[in-house]
Amino acid sequence: MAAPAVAAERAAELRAELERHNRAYYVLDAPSIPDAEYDKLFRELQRLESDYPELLTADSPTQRVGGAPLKEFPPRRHGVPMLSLNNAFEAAEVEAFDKRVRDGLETIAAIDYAVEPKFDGLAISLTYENGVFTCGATRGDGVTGEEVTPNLRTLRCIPLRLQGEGWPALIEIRGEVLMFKADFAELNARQRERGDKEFANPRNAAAGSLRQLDSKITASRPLSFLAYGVGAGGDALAVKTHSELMDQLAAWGFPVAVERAVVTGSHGQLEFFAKIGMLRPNLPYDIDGVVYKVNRLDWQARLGFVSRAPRFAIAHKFPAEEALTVVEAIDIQVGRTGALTPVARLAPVFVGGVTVTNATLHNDDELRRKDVRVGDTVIVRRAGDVIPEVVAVVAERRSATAQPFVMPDACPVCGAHVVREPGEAVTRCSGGFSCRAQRIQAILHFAGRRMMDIEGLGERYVERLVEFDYVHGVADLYRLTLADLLEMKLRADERDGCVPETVKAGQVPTRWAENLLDGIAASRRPSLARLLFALGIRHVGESTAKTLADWLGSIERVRRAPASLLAVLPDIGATVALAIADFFAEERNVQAVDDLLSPEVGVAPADEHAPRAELAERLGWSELYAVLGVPRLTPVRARQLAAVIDGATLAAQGVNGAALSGAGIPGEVITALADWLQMRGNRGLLAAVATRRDELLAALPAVTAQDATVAALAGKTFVLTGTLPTLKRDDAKAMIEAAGGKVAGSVSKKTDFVVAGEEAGSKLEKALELGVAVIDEAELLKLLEKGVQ
DNA sequence: GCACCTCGAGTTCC
DNA sequence: CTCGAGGTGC
Repeated sequence: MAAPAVAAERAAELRAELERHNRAYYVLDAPSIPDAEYDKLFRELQRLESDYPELLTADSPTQRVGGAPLKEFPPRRHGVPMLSLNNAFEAAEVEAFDKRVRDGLETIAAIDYAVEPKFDGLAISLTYENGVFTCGATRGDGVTGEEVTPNLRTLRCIPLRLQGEGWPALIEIRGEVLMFKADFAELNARQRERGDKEFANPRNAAAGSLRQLDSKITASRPLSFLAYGVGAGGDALAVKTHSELMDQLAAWGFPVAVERAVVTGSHGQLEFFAKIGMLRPNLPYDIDGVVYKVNRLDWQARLGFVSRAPRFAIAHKFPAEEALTVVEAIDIQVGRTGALTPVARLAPVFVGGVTVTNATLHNDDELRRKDVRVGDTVIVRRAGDVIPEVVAVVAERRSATAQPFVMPDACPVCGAHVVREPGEAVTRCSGGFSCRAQRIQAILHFAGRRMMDIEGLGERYVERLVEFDYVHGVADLYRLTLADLLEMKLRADERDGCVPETVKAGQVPTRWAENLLDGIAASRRPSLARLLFALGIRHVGESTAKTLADWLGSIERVRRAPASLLAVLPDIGATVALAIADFFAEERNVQAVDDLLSPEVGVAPADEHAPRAELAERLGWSELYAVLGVPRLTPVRARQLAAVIDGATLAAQGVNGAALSGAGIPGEVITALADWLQMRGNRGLLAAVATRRDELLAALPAVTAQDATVAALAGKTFVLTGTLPTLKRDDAKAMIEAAGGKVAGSVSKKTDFVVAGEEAGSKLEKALELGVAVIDEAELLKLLEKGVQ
């Protein structure tokens, strides 16, 4: 049944009124009607929307209660990256900032700055399309965040529809989600009553509440939002200064900091800093400093950015809170690479919002520089407000008997001797794979989220699996059975002397073990890049693994590639190349990888395909152009290009537009090629490939037996006839053969394809007669790339 | 050869 | 987050 017009009208009215009261309550902090009255209107709207579902809109206040739980947060790429700010801690640094700004603007006049407190919360971006809130995301790494729209919808102080007018079709509002101190105290009291875990500080509470997959939970948490800027769509606004922009945001219905102001020069900045410092204990929310931004937006644009931070803004941070505590012990941790890291075990101390019990001392040099000894009283702070750091030792409190700490000369776990390479800061255990700690860490790395992503395989289980010898290498994970896991648990419980209630009662819980086995089984098909990263090759992290996967395409090629080949790939130099080649030269590693890939264990990359390497292996310049990944440079165009110019010349002389267009290469390809050469590193890459092409092609391993069976044209017979538009006959023959196909001289019923060009003669007739498929050059190239379906 | 940037590795707490 | 090391451009 369609909604009557009166219902639609009433719903719109209710939405507007409820949002108005919301705004009065949450943004202006001045309730406009009694709660009971609000509830009545709210329920009326809910009823209307459930009677006539078509009346339900995304911006309806009823949507603030949360919806169905999500499985995960989808990633969201920010239109304009969310940058971080540079930090200043001292007045001198603030003065230096002001000077840099004036130098940059070539003026000696005092600069006006928009200033405001720096909220201690989570940076968020809110997208409004035609004034309606459509998408909200966390900052993430600044480029890509997580979409948490349903959660943000539940925040009453985030307008679901912009008030007033003047907004562009698309605008992205930026600000901070945080929890007021009073709300935090109340929430914790509630958590305590219910026996739930309390949060350490408002920031953690806000982060934990926002990152709930179930938005109903977020809806029950007292989160607030404060806007401080705009992202995409900002340049469409009429405002000329940051302070005007903030006024505009307030007019649209966003809460903004009431403490914001405009000050002049570094003197004004420091005055504001001092004032906010005094107010800090009485502010309703936590702040960790103040932010100064050049007020004029055109000047902001002129100053621009240095790598990841704007040149027109800076965060002036309050000094990190410090506390005194006692070093109870200094332990040595052994990492995945065998690195020995001294860690100070501290008497628990509350600092910067959390209780700190450990602090890394990094390495031998650092330890000696600070001369931390067991029993010392030390000053601890949270560096960058996250990682605890021992700042200094309180010398006068040191006992006369305290001994300097010395790095052990044997690994505390396996007893192997330790080495410190000259010029390196870290001390390493030489035990390698025979060191239990390194094995445990290697397996933990393997199972990690960005590697094989084995759900449920945490530190506890890995430690036990290795300790009780159920798992020696990573491949053993895939051989575990339910019985193994239950037996292991039993042995672990016995050793720890704790027998769970359920076991005493005669039951054996198996759910966890089943889940773990599921998690392990589900990890058998990683992407090649993840698998390479998971292997834990030195110097091969996420990004290098991706480079290897992109360029070499199969694990076979990676493990057989000589260092000289690897070193030509982008961002891989001699050190990294050697580390990779060395890894695969080690018998133990080769066996471990073979084991992992064996049919019995069944791990295999899901995406082994090597468009670049396969082409490069069998072909010359034209494909090298194509494999380099220049936009718009299709294989056909690349072949045309190769006929005119080789890579060495291109790298040395750049793009000669006139010559190329004379050779029939389209303008868009020339532009794309020129752009590509302009980009960081591309010219160097081309030059490197150019000078060493023959060496590289010779070094690339031949197509393996396995590859041959999956080759694009395996077992197919081709006959060539006529003149092809861009390929020479011999080239085409070589390409087909390299892809596993055969080229015959005459057409028969065994022929699979006839490739016909200009002036094709009797062979074409014969093909038509026998009903053999006839294709042209373009279709052949497609087959070469995609294979015969 | 130096300056700059990116990536890898280690670490903490919730 | 921070440090150090490796890679690359100038």
